[in-house]
Amino acid sequence: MTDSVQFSQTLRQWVDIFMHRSMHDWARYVKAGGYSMPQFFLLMHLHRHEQCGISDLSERMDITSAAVSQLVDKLVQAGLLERAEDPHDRRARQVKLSLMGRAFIAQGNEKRYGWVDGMAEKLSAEEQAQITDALHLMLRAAQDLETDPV
Amino acid sequence: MTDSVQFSQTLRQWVDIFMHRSMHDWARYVKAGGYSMPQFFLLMHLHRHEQCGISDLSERMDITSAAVSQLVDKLVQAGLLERAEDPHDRRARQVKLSLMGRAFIAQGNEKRYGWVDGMAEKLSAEEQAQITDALHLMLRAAQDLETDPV
DNA sequence: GGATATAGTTAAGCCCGCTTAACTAAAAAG
DNA sequence: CTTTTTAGTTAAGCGGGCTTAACTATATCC
Repeated sequence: MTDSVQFSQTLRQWVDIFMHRSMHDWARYVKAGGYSMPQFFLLMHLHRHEQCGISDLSERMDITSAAVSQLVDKLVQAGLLERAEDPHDRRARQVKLSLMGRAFIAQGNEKRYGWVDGMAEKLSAEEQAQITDALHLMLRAAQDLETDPV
Repeated sequence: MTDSVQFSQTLRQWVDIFMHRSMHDWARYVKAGGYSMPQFFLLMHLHRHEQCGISDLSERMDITSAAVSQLVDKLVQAGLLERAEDPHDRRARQVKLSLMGRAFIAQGNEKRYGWVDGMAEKLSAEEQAQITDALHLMLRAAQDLETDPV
C-alpha cells in the first residue's frame, strides 16, 4: 500500500468519525436557536468568507439572488447579519456576520467541541505537538486547494 | 502558549474548514439529486442506524412521528427507502435504505472524498506519511475517549 | 449621452416540511 | 374481556424557502 492510499484511507476514516459527531449536533443547536438550515448555511458561508455580496452568496449557495436577498433580510432583522453598501459600487452590498452572528456560530462550536479538549487529555505533549504540525500541513493543503483546485 | 492550547486551536480550525466544506458538498449533491435536506438527514440516520421504526426516527430527528411518516412515504415512493411491517409487533414498521438509497449515500461520499484526494495532491509523500501518523494518534485518542470519557 | 449590463429588491405564487388533531389497528394492562 | 396505551397514518392548515418576473439604481460601453 502506498503512502498516498494510506493517507487517503486514514483521512477518510477520520472524516467519517468527525462527520458522525457533528452534523446531528449542529442541526439540534440551530433548531433550538429558532433558526432554519438554509439560514444556518448562509451564516456558515459568511463565517468562512467574511464579507460577501448577494450575488456572490447566490452562486455559492446555488439559489437565486432573490432568495438570498430575502434570507439575508430576515437574518439582518434577527440581528445576526449586517448589510452595508459597498463604497466602491453603490449597487452592491457587503454582507457580514454581526457580533451576535459570530457569537452564535462560536457558541455552537463550543458546545460541539468539548470532545476536542477531552481528546487532548488522552495525548502526551509530544503527540499533541506532532499532530499540531500535521494539522498545519493539512490546513495549508486545504487552502491551496481552495485557491487552486485540481 | 502551551502545546495543549495550540493543539486545541489548530484542531478546531481544521474542523471548521472541514465542516464547511463537507456540508457544502452534501447540500449541492442532495439538491442536484432533487432531494431536500430533511430527506437527506433521514437517509443519513438510516445509513447509521440500519433499521428504525417511525417513532425511533421521530425522537432522533426532533420532529413529530406524523412528519416522519410523511417524509418516509415520499422517500419510499422515490425508491430510496423500504418500509416493512415488524413481524413481532404488527403496529410497528421497519424502515431501512433500499439498494438505491444506499447507492445514493455511497455516491455522495465518493464525491466528498474527491476533496480528500485533491488535498493529497497538494502534499509531498513525506508530509502525507507525517499526517497519516498523526491521524492514527488522533483516531486512537478518539477511541480512548469513547470507551473512557473524561 | 444614450444603450446596455449588473447588483439588488419586491411581490406573487408554488411546494414542502411541520404541527395539530382525529383516526385505525394492535398490543398490554386490569 | 374490557380498558388503556402504543405505533403509525391521514388531513387541514400554517409558515418558510425558493422561483419567476417586474422593477430601481448604479455602473460600463460605444
